Amino acid sequence: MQNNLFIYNTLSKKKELFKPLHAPFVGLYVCGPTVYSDAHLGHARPAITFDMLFRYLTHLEYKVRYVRNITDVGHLENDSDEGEDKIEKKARFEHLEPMEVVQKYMNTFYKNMDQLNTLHPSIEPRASGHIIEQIEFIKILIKSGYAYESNGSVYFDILKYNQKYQYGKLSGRVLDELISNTRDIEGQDEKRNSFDFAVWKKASPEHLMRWPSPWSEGFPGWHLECSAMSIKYLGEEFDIHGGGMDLMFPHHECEIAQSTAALGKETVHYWMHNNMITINGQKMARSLGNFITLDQLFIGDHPALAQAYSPMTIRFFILQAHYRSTIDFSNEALQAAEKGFQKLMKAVESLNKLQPSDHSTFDVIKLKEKCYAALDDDLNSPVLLSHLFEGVRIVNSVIDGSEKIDAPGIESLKSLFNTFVFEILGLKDEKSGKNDEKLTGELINIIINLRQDAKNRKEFDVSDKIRQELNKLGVTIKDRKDGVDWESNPL
RNA sequence: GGUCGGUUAACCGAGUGGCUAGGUAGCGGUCUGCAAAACCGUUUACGGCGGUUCGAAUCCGCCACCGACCUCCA
Repeated sequence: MQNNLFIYNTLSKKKELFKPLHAPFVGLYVCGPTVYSDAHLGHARPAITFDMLFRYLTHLEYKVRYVRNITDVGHLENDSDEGEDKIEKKARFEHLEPMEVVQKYMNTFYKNMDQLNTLHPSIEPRASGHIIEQIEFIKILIKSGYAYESNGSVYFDILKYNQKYQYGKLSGRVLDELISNTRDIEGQDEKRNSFDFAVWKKASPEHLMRWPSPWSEGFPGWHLECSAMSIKYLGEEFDIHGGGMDLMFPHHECEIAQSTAALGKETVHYWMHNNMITINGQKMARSLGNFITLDQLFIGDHPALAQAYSPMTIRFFILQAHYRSTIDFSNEALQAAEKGFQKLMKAVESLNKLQPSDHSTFDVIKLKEKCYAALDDDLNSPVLLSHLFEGVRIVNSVIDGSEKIDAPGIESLKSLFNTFVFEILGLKDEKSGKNDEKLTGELINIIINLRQDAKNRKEFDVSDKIRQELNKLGVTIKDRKDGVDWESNPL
């Protein structure tokens, strides 16, 4: 089991060679969504980024356990630790049980993720299903002196932690600066310090989601679930933890603090963070109200959308930028992605039409090596795509006659596209109705032959009309030097 | 205010101290009865000012602008 994969580790701020702890096994944990509303474009980014990582590691023959949580409790409106639970708030608004809210938006999240062709993680644990694990975790924290009870709630003692460890090392924060910058928020008398965070909250009388614990009827703090669940399923030390950059502070910082305090050692070896999707240069987020949901994108139902964009267009769009860069949403950019994606798919289709020569005028192996090199360089999908478009050019040039390829070359080119386009980048052809394809093809061939007869008789008005009518059905005629070709486009 | 990151041609978006990424759009050409597709070529790239260097868009400094985080957020 060898690899040459370099991953940018947020902790060291460097690209590091990926060395799994227990090859061939790899543990991957990614922060999933808080399910209180429809998934939006921003949610697609980590899903696709880490799906690509999951797929690539699997391709490298690692046995990957990919864990992605669903946050369905404990995520408060703000960090004063007095805010309302996001899910409860939605439940009141929609007159639903909190768990109905969770189920509803979890369902659409999964549906959208399927549409985007992301593979299901190996385990998708929910915070509400791991209350016992979280309570046990808190007990350890209290016992070791890193957490304290106050009026039925339990808080993590950051000053204590910072005496032995370094709080803020992931996000580059220094505790002294945090102290001076943290504003005072009302109702924090329970805490020793304003930046201490809750690991258990006593439920107020009107709070719906509550569980018994040694300290009070209440619920776990948001940051705790990821520590508890990642350790439960991946062990005290595991390879990769991923998530959005916006989670770096305080969420992942608190996670590190909890896990380190409880175990006395570093849990995560590689921290990976995807960047944000922006709209008009600003981060797309539910709290900013500038988001476009995935459902809206897929059907084109939003004032900012000039048209609908298919799931694979969205996937291609996201893969066209490196995961650590921001991508700005615009109709122009998405339309460009749509065209580019279709060009790629057409070339893949054309692979089956290639005629072998007795020699090749280019080196498929070299292209393949470049593709691997791109992925190995911190999952550089845009560079990988640029190499794949080199392959597209070759395919089209062979059809055009300006390049030659031999039979083994055709096979390795097919395998190359299959590996990188479908297996690793997780793209797929969106054309539907494969069943009727054969009949349709034969019918179209008959029509094309009739058109050819008309052309031979120079009855161009007839041949143009046939082409025009076929065009209306989405069938495009292409008169080539040596015969007629056609293709049908979706929609 | 603090910390961090960005500023690349019409748009999106990679990238390296010297060797035009790629996609989309536009323009010209090949092919074609015409068209489409494809192929070939092409268009004021590297925020500003200094510095290091034989050479910098790539390294350093200053400035400008934008953004992220410092509240919840993928």
